[in-house]
Amino acid sequence: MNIEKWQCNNLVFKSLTSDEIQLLDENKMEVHYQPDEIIFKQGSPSSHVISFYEGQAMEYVEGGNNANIILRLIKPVEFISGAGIYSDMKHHFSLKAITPSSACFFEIGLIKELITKNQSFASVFLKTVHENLIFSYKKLSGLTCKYQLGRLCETLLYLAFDFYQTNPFQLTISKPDLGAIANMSKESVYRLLHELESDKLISID
Amino acid sequence: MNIEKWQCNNLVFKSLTSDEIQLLDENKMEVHYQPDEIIFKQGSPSSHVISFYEGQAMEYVEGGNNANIILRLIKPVEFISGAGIYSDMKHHFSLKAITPSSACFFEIGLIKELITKNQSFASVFLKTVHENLIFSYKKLSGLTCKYQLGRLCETLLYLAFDFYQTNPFQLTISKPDLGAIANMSKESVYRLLHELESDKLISID
DNA sequence: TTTATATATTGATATATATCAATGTTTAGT
DNA sequence: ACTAAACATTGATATATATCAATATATAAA
Repeated sequence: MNIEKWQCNNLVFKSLTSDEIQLLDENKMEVHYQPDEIIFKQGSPSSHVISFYEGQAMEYVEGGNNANIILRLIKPVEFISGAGIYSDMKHHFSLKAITPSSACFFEIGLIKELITKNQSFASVFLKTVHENLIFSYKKLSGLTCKYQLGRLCETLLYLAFDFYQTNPFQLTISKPDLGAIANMSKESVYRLLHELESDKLISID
Repeated sequence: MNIEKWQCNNLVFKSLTSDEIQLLDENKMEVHYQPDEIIFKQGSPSSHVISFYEGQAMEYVEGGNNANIILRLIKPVEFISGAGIYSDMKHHFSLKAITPSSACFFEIGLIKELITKNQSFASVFLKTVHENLIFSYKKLSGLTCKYQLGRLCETLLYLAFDFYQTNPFQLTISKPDLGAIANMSKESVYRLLHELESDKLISID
């Protein structure tokens, strides 16, 4: 595999020296996933961080009796570290492939060493963790303080401007998954999409 | 003020050398708050972190048209840094005093310097940020995947075992605030508390 | 003490939204 | 092409929960 692949265009890795990149490259584990295969499972031991460098995936929290909510969708290249890596060493969300995907695994010990040794890597790492925090606060207020129409529109805007970054976009997730992002039943998703289309606010092919 | 006050029993500050503590102490700004006064306001510039060392406060995210949800309650001594300190330098939640409270303000630049210079401080800082992340994921699934009775019970357990750390406890927040933690109307709080009392699951004085 | 104001309590009603059910439509396997 | 299975769509119904309203109680001010 081309060494460029797993670090391409990602700010976290850009902060590393070529020696450090080399070190990571020599100690990486490469894994390929089929759609719906789980990469991180909530509650399981968190021993590695990953560079998600190919495909699409979803990060979701499990709420019991199959009531999950999707935190965000992942596209290459994304550096993903579990939330438990500085405390209980467990995963606190699950990560699942949507399309055929690939990721490089790096030992947490190695990453923590880089954090202590490389100031700018530490800084970018801190930035991403804080951005995850900001994202989850936004999600929290969005899901609890808004009606479902607002939540669905927010989700469509997220897909167009953040995730797919094109408008119109080709949806790669199911309608039930749209519901899992906006916290509503799949039937509500159908109904509201139809409503938005009737009102000429969106068009669906 | 006794230098012990603002750092007492807090892991974050325990990781600092006495010189560093001294440095912070010499550069601190002490502020006292009356009940309901705002310490951090969501959206405002985030230039300082604080040691909340006296009183009680609440961290909440504003969801528009006065629909706030309370993230967590704060008691001494708590190190609180905004979520935007490594990106947009804004606050992403608000912090408000419940009882008469006091906090020490420290410049973010100074704190970031300590993070780069003191390895164990950096480590404890990373730990607290990650714990906030874990907390918000739990909150996210708790508020979206559970019925209100479950959410209220969860809240009561949080108050007894995490915040007040005594059972029974003396409630220092209003019933509407209980609703803002569990995401429900104050009327629902009254009704459900009454129900729990009728079922002899709790007793209220 | 009296009055006013905020808080607590409970019931009736309205509403957002899920669930259930029926049917239509596409996709995949034989 | 035919059948089966999965997915999509829409309507009817049920339910969780908010809102509104009325009253009661407690607290604070005059």
